[in-house]
Amino acid sequence: MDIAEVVRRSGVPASTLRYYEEKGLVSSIGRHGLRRLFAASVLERLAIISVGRSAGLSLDEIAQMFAPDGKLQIDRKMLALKADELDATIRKLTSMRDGLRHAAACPAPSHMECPTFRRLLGLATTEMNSKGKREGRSKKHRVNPPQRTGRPR
Amino acid sequence: MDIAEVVRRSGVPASTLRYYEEKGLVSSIGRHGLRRLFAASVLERLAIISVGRSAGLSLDEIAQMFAPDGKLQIDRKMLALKADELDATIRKLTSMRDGLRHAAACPAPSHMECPTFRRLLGLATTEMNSKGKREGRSKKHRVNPPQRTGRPR
DNA sequence: TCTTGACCTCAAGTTGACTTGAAGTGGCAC
DNA sequence: GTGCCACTTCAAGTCAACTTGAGGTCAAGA
Repeated sequence: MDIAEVVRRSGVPASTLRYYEEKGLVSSIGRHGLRRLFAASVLERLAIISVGRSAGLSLDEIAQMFAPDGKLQIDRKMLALKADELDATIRKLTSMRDGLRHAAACPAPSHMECPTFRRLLGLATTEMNSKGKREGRSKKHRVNPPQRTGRPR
Repeated sequence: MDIAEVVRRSGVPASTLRYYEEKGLVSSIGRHGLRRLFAASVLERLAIISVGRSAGLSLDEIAQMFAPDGKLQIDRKMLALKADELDATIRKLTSMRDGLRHAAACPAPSHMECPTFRRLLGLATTEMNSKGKREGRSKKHRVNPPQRTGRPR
């Protein structure tokens, strides 16, 4: 497959494929002139990368899941750990969602007068303090990641 | 309160406070010499900012929640919308977590032979394709945000 | 043979939310 | 009065994961 076909079948942009190759996340099996040739298995690899990213792994972490021989070599402990992390995130987001939902429906004239909203603030403050003291920054979800990038025209 | 006290009581670093002031998210009520003086209400403000960040709002979005007079002016529709977004994220993370959890416990010798794991990959691929086609990049959670920053020593 | 245009490389740009360092100011304890 | 040190400003750095543009190569169709 040439790069255009991989793009077509995976939805991953060519620039990203080249970037992933440079990072060692995928590899081409040869060239046709200058042009990269990819094995069909690259699609599976891209799927794994996509899952990993969704689960919150960095590209470097994902790279570690591939044994030097190219085979998948995922530590089951690591998976369980990641699942636990996701669980914590889910719990947090859930209480956040419930708080927002309530605040949206709350009849209090101003949000500051709504006890549920104030409780939300309390939560944030608590977290702020326990976090700030000695643990340093903890892993956190980020919603709204940076969007379009690139050099200006 | 001087900046050190705000830091102590909120856990937010001084550099962040100055940055927030520059962005118009908080304001000092005056100076004592060069030094900023903050009203106690800045703590509440910081709590709101923290909640907003946790819910996935950008600093710019948070800034819009404050009316020009400094009062909180949150659109209830916006809150509901954000809650819905969180909901979608939660659903996705949940299926991700379940998949990881299964893969971690799965007795198949290699993950590629585990049907649940393969189903996970299928999900990712599907999403990849539907996303790539015409919608462009969609808002996505990001786990593992960039960590420590700053100029090197 | 010529043209086209898909592909290539490489350096540099982008995003958001901060942090860092250097260099300067000035309040206050002594 | 003087020294310390917390505070200030400002420009520039950091992070990850890409994207972009310029400038070049070359396979294949006309």
